Amino acid sequence: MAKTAETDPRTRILDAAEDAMGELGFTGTSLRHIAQEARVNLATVYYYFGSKRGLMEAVLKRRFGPLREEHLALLRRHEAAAKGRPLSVEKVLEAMLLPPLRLAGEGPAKRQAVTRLLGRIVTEPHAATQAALRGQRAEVWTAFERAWQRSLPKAPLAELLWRMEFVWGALAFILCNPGKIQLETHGACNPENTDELLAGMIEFFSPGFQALARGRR
Amino acid sequence: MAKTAETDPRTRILDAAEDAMGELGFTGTSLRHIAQEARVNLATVYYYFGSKRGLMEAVLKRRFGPLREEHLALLRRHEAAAKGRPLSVEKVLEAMLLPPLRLAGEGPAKRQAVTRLLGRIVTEPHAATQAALRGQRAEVWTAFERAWQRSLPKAPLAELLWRMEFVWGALAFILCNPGKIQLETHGACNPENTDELLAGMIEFFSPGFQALARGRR
DNA sequence: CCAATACTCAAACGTTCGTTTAAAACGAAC
DNA sequence: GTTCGTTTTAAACGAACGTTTGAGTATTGG
Repeated sequence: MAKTAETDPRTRILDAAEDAMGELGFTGTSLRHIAQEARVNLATVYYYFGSKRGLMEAVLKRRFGPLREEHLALLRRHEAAAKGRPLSVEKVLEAMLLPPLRLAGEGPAKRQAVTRLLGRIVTEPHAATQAALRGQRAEVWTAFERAWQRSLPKAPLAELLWRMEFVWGALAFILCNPGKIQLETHGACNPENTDELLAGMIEFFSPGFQALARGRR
Repeated sequence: MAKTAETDPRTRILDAAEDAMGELGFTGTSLRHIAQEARVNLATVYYYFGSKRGLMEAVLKRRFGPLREEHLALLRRHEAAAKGRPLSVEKVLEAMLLPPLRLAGEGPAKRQAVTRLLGRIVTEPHAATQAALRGQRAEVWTAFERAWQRSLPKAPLAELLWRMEFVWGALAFILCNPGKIQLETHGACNPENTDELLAGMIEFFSPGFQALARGRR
């Protein structure tokens, strides 16, 4: 921990909130804990963010805004490079997985907190968190839905959507508990190695999507 | 809701706790809410379970005990049927996925609560929940680790473990937010249809594992 | 220099939390 | 019918929660 004291209070609060909410979830995190971690008076949190929910939304906005941009940009870039031809399964997968995986924040120390928060958010029980997230995710979701349909035009839609959910789920799980995975695999798997993880996921999921290329059912 | 008033208080508390914790997570659920839902005095919860943590452990034990048995039994059954030959990828996948998917509880009304809890638990931030679960999961995990190694002896271990995590992750995600998935896919995907979901998952993940059969790297 | 604005602070508000207590109600046994 | 262990109850405990307040201290613009 021990953040550098140089950043402004607002950013310190966001950092601390991101950190705590990634570790303890939304309901499990208290504003007092955040304030203390950010070396800020409790009322300061309210001065800048109005309420706990306001803080949470600001935390989400700060991370998921750029993430959404990256998602859409990467997809566009791949589609531009394909010059009208449908994207390969691997490219669509990469566009889905790379931005979250390398959402490393401003430095290596921040990485864990950010990715953990990202994974946590997707499985957060708290209704307000879910609602705050749905809007952000909807646009990216439909973009990828279209990309998959163009890439595998003969695949049944429901089958495609299911597999998208599976990929999101696996990703969220990995991001959610990097420590647990390392522990569970006796250190054989290291979620910090982004490149290898991305390659491994693409390699694993590609065949499952390829099987839909010729159209089933 | 409106549980039948006939069951004993202990069971009513467990049911209510399972329900609430599946919906709101561990920290998000209060004992008062559970007590009210179970039509029981607050102190009764303490009489039977000692503490909130004790209640949570009882909830986990009641569901994950039988689940572990089913996991191991199904694996044994498949291995017995294989008569010494290595299991097919599909069989191992089925042994992993079927028990959680059909953990439907005692009736269709209970199903959602149970599966939701199951998915929630895996991604629960709360440290105590994680700790209480680790013991339960460890035995099943190593059993499947061995099964996969026998099924794909030439596969690199790390690669195998990664893909196990991916499958668990996808499963947990599906179980965690059935409602969200149905909403997100405009109703095209229905997590309640266990058989179809199981078949779809096996079909999707099998090729990814098969690719490891000849050994990579 | 002063007024106005931006920010910080300690203290408190009311609520809800997990937990405990001690007495009442109950059921079976003698 | 009284005794004794089991179960249920209402009431309260202190602590922590999200939130508000009002006075304080910087900082800025005219």
